[in-house]
Amino acid sequence: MSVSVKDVAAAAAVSVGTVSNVLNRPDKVAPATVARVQAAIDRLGFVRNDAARQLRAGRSRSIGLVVLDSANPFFAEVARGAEERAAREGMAVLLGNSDQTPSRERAYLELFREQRVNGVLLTPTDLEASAVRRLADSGIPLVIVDGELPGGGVPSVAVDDVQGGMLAVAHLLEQGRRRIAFIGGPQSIRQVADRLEGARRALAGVPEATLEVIELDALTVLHGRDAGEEIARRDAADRPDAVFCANDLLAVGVLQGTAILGEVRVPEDLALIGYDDIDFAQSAVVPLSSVRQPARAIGAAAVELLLEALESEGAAIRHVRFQPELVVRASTGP
Amino acid sequence: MSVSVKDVAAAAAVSVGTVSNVLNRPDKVAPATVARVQAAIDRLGFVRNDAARQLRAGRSRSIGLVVLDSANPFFAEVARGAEERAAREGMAVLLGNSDQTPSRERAYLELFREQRVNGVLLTPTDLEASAVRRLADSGIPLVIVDGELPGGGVPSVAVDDVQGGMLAVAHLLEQGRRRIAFIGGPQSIRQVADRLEGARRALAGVPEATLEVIELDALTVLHGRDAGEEIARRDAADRPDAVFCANDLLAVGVLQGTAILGEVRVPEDLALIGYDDIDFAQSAVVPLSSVRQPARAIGAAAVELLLEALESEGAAIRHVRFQPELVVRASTGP
DNA sequence: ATCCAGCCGTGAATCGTTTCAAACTGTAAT
DNA sequence: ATTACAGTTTGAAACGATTCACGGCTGGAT
Repeated sequence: MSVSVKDVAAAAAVSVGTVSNVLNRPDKVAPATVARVQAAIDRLGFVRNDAARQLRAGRSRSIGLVVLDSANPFFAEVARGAEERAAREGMAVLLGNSDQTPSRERAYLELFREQRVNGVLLTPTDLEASAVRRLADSGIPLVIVDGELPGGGVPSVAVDDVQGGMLAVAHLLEQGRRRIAFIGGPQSIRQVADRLEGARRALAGVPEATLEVIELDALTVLHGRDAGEEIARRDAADRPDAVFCANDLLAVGVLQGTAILGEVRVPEDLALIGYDDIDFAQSAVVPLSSVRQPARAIGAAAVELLLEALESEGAAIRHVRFQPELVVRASTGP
Repeated sequence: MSVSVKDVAAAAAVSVGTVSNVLNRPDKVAPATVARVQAAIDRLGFVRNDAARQLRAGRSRSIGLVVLDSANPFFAEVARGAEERAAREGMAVLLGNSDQTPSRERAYLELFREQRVNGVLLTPTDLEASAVRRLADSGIPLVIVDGELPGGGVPSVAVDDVQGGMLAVAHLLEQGRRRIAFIGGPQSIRQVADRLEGARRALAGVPEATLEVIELDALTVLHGRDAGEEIARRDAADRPDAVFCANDLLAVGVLQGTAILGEVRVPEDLALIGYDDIDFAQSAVVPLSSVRQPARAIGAAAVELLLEALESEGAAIRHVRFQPELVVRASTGP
């Protein structure tokens, strides 16, 4: 059916061993022979069978990536960063979505193990789960993405969400705001909990400031819009003068929710800041202040850590921690 | 190192052939034996080596997907749809981004061939390229995504962009608009060209209506914003009364560009319609009318066609063509 | 009793590559 | 002439699963 090394060997009048050497260690083969074999390869259209290579050599050329939802702009960028970095090593990325469901996560991890991926990048659905730890111990290199396994032992790349929350609220306080509201999704999501914790810490130094926590079920534009409308309907006296949203989608929603009633102006009556700095933030009607996370760099770094782990078996476990960055735009402007 | 069928066979006191049968045709094995082997598998933590399976059996369990840019919301959704459908078959998706660069496209296709993927889903950078045709002839099943290879012969899933363009402009005309502008990226992108063609056709029946074409270099929010500002700066007499954008990102940009000067109101002075109906469209400040493309369904259908092609070698080549759907919101509202 | 038909299970051959010890070649040193 | 040696090339073993022709066994029909 398809052309194999054997065919190439015959065509070039050498042994299969030599063809393999041309493929993998051309410097060990006489230049004239390399040329002859190369010519045969081109002529026959030979394509190396990675399955056989993998079987014999042990190594594979793909890595698995499991995220919560690749359609979310943040994770889409993370995936993009991972893909780019992997491509530079000639590796491919297998993409899986867990949708926050442990069973789907498990299914993907199993599939990836069968495929003998070089390693797995995982945004775990549940960091406490011993399943993750077991996976890490099972021999397949693992890197935690956008999180950190309590107790260490597994390389990870994360952004300091507590710090990010502090940045956001400190900025609001600096603008003279004192009645702060935090709008966020289920607190079971670590990212949300950490950002709230950061907000609390920023407030610690300003006794006269207050924090209202508005908890939602999900981090979507529509949820944000509802929250925004609710705020806009309040008496001016009950209204916060600043809102920190757990992500940009929520913030965009709040922007719309308040705009609908038309009474609350951003930023005059209500300062608004989001999180992630997704592409759209800078292009919102009122350009949105936000806390930037280097999504692409996160993906690239995760691959980097994986490569390190592969390179030097049993070396020191590294944790990459990015610092979030405050991006000030009109929505909190003076 | 790792547990193989041989180990399982020994542990369960059967032959390797039987273990393989348990794995692949459990109905051909006595129930008691199945149970015994299954127990051994669980106890030893055996994970099937897909490379070996693939080598011997020929089939693989992954499919390749090459899109222009997976960070673009439309393609992110397409990828998501493909991933979901593939997962149901126990297959994994290898994700590649060509960034509209033929050389990157080629590199991925080569990598995927080496990996012996089951097939490739491709959004080609250049539909004319004979490279695509050669690929299709090279034995590896191919499905064109969001496009159609002129001359047929390759299964494809597409959306009728001409029809979509017609829908959009017909709607604008129906609203009484007569001075239409089309804003779009490089015409070399087939999707853009087709949508413009659709606009032209819709106008054919209304002699007194005019069409202005504003060509941009890319389909981004920022490009759209520039175009919007330019329009807003014009004298009212030179201004179009409706704009059809080649995608939603552009439309969002136009919305902002016109808002900045504050003189042109949407939809009163300017009706605005986009394309793709990305998630954000319904949540824009002025909710955006758009032409919906079923992105997820497109991805799923592509996998479907690939499965068909694998199933019935040499059967009829199918083309799935989705109909675009007009979504009317406030930006073109009465 | 004998035969036959189903079931089950066996084990060697096979897929296409990599790897490695051994063979070969030609040149330099003794 | 012999030995040493480095540079090349060879060929067979190995990786771990699937496949398939074949043999053993069981139980019912003749």
